[in-house]
Amino acid sequence: MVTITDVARAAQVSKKTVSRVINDHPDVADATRQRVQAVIDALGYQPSMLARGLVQGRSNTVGVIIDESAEDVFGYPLYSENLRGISRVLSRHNFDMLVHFARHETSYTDLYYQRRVDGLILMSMPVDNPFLPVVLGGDIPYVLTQRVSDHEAPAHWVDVDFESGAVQALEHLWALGHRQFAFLIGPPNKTYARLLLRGYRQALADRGQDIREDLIVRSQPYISASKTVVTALLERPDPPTAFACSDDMMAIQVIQLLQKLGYQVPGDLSVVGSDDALIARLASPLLTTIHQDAYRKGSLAAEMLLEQLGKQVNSPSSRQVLLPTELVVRGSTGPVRSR
Amino acid sequence: MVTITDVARAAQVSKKTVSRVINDHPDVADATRQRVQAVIDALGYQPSMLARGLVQGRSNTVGVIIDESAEDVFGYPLYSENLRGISRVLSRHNFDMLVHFARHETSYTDLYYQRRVDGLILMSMPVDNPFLPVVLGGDIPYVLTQRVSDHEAPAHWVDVDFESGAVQALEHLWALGHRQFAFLIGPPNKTYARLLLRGYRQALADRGQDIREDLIVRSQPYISASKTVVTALLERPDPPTAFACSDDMMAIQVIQLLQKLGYQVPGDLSVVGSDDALIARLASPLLTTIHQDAYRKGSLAAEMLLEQLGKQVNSPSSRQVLLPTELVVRGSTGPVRSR
DNA sequence: TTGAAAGCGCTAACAG
DNA sequence: CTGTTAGCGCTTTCAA
Repeated sequence: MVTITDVARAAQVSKKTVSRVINDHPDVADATRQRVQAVIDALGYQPSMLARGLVQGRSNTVGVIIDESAEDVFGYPLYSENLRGISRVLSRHNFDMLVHFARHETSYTDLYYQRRVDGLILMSMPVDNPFLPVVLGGDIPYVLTQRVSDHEAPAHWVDVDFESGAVQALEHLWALGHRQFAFLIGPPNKTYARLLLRGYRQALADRGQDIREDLIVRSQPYISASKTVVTALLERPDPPTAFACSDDMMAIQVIQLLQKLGYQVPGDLSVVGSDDALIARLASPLLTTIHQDAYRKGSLAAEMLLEQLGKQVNSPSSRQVLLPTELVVRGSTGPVRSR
Repeated sequence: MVTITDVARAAQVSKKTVSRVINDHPDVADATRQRVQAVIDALGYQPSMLARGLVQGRSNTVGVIIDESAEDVFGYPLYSENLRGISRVLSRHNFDMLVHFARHETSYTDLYYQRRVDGLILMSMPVDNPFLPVVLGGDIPYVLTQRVSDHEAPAHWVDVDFESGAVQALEHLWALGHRQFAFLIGPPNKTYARLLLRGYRQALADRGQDIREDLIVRSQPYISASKTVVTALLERPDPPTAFACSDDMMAIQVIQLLQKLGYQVPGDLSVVGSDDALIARLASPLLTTIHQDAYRKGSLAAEMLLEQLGKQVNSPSSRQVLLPTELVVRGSTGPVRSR
């Protein structure tokens, strides 16, 4: 492996001069620069980031931690989009990312202390992760891709405005004449599920209506309520005319269930999802859903982290960013059916 | 940041002795070891992999390259599973992974020369990637997660036996009485699509039947043929009674299309997918599909790479591994409908 | 069983 | 504009 010393010797200059050339330092005579560059090209020299990192005390590397307890979630396209967003921004700034799947019980600060990553992006970290306080209270640069409780010290995070998305979805359904709603919602310990439900609840309250607790059905992410449960919902007095689901997979399953039960979607019943995953644009009918920009969430997280590291980034600085959501109206919602 | 020097000073020993302790070197007196360890714990010392990597000439890091031209593919759950498999094995051996999204035109050998990763895992690298020969012909340890042409020098890869999966699927359909098959297949430049089709073609040939070229429909991954095309297929003389799709997303779209056209699946028509993604287990009807173990593919790739790096791994060594596929029979295939 | 010295490949500080 | 010296934090000789 060719080193800076090799280049210096071959170009008849000092190592420092070579260093200046590869770092685009201005104080180098053009002639020298060209000579050195020629040698660099000829020898195929590539500077070692390892050595550079050691002496500079930073590695130009960011650690991305994905909590393994989000394993059930990980098959989902949004994660990959987050990663792509992060990666794109980082590579623009000559950073690389060390991706780490963390078990709940292992400290992810090791990446910082051992690998000397310059900062951490914590993806989908559960709020009760035991090592979270260490990061939030320490001096490790970090960004969370999920908000943490408002009561804590102001943390760095990007998140998606699920509540607003839910409000938009309900407004849409309301305008279509729907008044009875069923909610198929992920488990309460998932923040997004809580927030969506809160949004729906608020939007209903604004219209003078209480959410009907008997029409809220909890299930695991991506797995909708069973046929039995859905049937039971529809047999209640004042049955729901619209189903709001906390992700697109659930929504699509519900649609299929309803179709199998002989209902038309959106003719008889309406369904909205959340996320706007690829599948929402492929299902039949096309899914009306709450769009979130997962790529942007990732790229923004990276930008926020780079800014903490003193880099100049495009977006204005802020400790906490709530990305907007937008209801995408497609084919799974329609006017309430007159009886 | 506390260094080995701090520990040495505090423990009244030389740096080398501390080094021996953290590397579990045998030649240390128990008393010394304990004293040093106590200091390490007290100070919270973590050795810098950067410094260690510099002196040892290896970084205990693996580069994982995901070709960006596979962008359309990346929303798909299998990728994430590959990554999880890689990560799990690596961390067991104290390796970390540097994940890099490579554009087609940028050389991914930079990771090796600049970041000094010890080896590369190339995910979904197109066979015509211009830098592939550099890796295959060079002395960089690597593993591909996709086979390359048999005519090349023997390369290191793990792949999935799509052909065998297709054969199994066709056998299953044949046994159910199906004789006319439509194939909704990804683009020809995708290896998996080629191999699936080859398997189907072979299985048909073994039964004395030629594949009907007019029943082969090409489309992009995850996007099935349109309603018009599917309708046209069904209006051909001797229409297909079964649809074989090259991924689960396509299969599910086709099922929905068929249902919308008034057909029962599997009552009137059968559909098989490929991959066994999460969605296959959630769709309605549950999808009969060709299962592949994406997690295993990742973990095996990591093991193969570590072995090249001289590590002791579980699996026996081999340059090329073809992981088995298995047809999972669920609800989307049934006996051909008697007319 | 332990330590001193040297050096991995690079850059920072300071001269010249 | 260029070079010298020193040193980042660790491991590797080689001696003691």
